[in-house]
Amino acid sequence: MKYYALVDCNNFYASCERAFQPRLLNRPVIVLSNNDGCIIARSNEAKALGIEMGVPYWEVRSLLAEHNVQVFSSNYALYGDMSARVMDTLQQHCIEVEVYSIDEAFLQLSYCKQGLQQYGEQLRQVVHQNTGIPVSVGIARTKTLAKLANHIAKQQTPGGVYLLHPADPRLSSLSISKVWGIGKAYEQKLGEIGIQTVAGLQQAEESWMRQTFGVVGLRLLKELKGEACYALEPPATGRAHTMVSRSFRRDIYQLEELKEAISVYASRLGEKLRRYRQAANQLTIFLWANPHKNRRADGRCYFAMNLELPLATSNTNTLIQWAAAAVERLYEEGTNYKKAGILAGGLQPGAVLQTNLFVGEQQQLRYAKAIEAMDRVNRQYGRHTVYFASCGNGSNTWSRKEQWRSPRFTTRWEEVLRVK
DNA sequence: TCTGGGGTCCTAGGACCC
DNA sequence: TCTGGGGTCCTAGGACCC
Repeated sequence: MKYYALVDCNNFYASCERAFQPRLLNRPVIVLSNNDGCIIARSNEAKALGIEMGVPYWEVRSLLAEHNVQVFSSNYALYGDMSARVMDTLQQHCIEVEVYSIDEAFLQLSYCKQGLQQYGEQLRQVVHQNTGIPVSVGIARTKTLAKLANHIAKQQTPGGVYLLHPADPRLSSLSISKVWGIGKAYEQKLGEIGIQTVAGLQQAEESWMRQTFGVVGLRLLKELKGEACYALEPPATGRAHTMVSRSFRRDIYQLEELKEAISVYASRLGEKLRRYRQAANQLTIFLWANPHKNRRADGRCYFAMNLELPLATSNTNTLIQWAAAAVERLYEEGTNYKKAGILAGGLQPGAVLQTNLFVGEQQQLRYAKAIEAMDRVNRQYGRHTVYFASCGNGSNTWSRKEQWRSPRFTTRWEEVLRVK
C-alpha cells in the first residue's frame, strides 16, 4: 500500500529567526510581510496571545508591545537558504520527495520498511538535528489526507506525527475549512447545505460534487475518501509566469515616480528571468489604485496592459523600456496608486541571444555581456550596486519599509553569526 | 499614518472558423 | 416569415495555495 507523508515546518519563518537567536526561544515571535505590512508568521507563543494571521501590523502594535513580542521584517534570503537545508535532509532520507513550498514537502513512502509512525518520528528528529527547525509529519493514503494528518499532528499530538485513516473518528469534528483546497467561498457554499465537517463531506455524492465544484471538487472528495487522485509531482521544469510586484510605502501620484518604480521592478524581473534562464514573450504591466482610500470617481482599482514583445527577452534594458512606456499610457493624473507590478509570460528557455534585422548579433552579444557583468557585480556586492539610471538612486520615498530585518546569517559573509 | 507577494488550475464566455 | 451547430482558441476572472 502506498502512503504519502507531508512534512511541514512549524511556524517556518519564526523558527528560522529562532534557529540563530536562542534568546527568542519560548518567547512570542512574529514575522511581517513586505513593507512591514501584515503578520505572516507567528510562533506558538504569539498565536496563544490571539494574534491572527494576516492582520495589519499597526492594528496590533500595542498588543505586541504589551507582551514584548519580538518583531521581524521578512528575511527571504535566510528563509530560502534554511528551506534548502531542510529539503536536503529530507532527500537524504527518502527517495521520492516533492518540494511543495518553501516550508513543506510531500514524501512517498511505498518502500518504507519500518513502521510509518516510527519513520515519521525519525524524520522529525533528524531535520531538527540538522537544521534546528521543528517539523510536523502527517501520513495518509492520499495527499489531501496527509495534509489533514499534518494539521492534526500540529494541533493535537505532542509527538508531531499523525497517521490518518479515512474513517478516523476525529474527522467527524474537524471543520471542512481545514481541508486542502477548501477556501472561504467553498466553505460557505458547503455550509449552506449543512456540510461542516470532514466526515460530513465524505458522505457527499460524487456527481453532486462534480456538478457544483467541477473536477477539482470531485478529486477533493475522492482524495478525502482515500482514493488517490494526485501523485507526487516531478520537479517543475520552469514556471509558466514570473512576476514582480510591490506595494508602495505611501500612495504615488506622480508619473515620474511610477516610472521609476516600474523600472526597479522590471530590473528585478530581468534578474529572475536570467537566473532561471528564461526569456519572456509577453509582458503585463499593472497598476493598482489604493483600494482602501480610492480617490477616483469611477472607483476603479486595477489598470493593466498586455504587450506582445517582438523578440523574447530577459534583457533589463528592453524590459524597462516596454514597462515604462506602458505605465505612461496607463497613468491618469489624480489617481493615488498604491501598487504596481510586471508579469512575464510566454516564457521560453535560454534565449539569451536573440537577433533580428535591426539589432545585429554583435550588438546583442555586447548587451548580453554587459548584463552578465552587472549580474555578477550585484550578486557579489549586493543588489543595486550597478543599476540603470531610470531606476533612480534608491533615495526615493516610496519603496518598501524593512525596519526589523535580522542578519542574513547564512548567505552573507559580513552578516554571519559571531560567537564570542 | 500604517493593509504582502507570488504562484497554479479551472471555467465561462466571446471570437472565429467551417 | 424562416436565421445551425459544433469545434477550437484565447482571455478574464474566480478559486485555491503558501
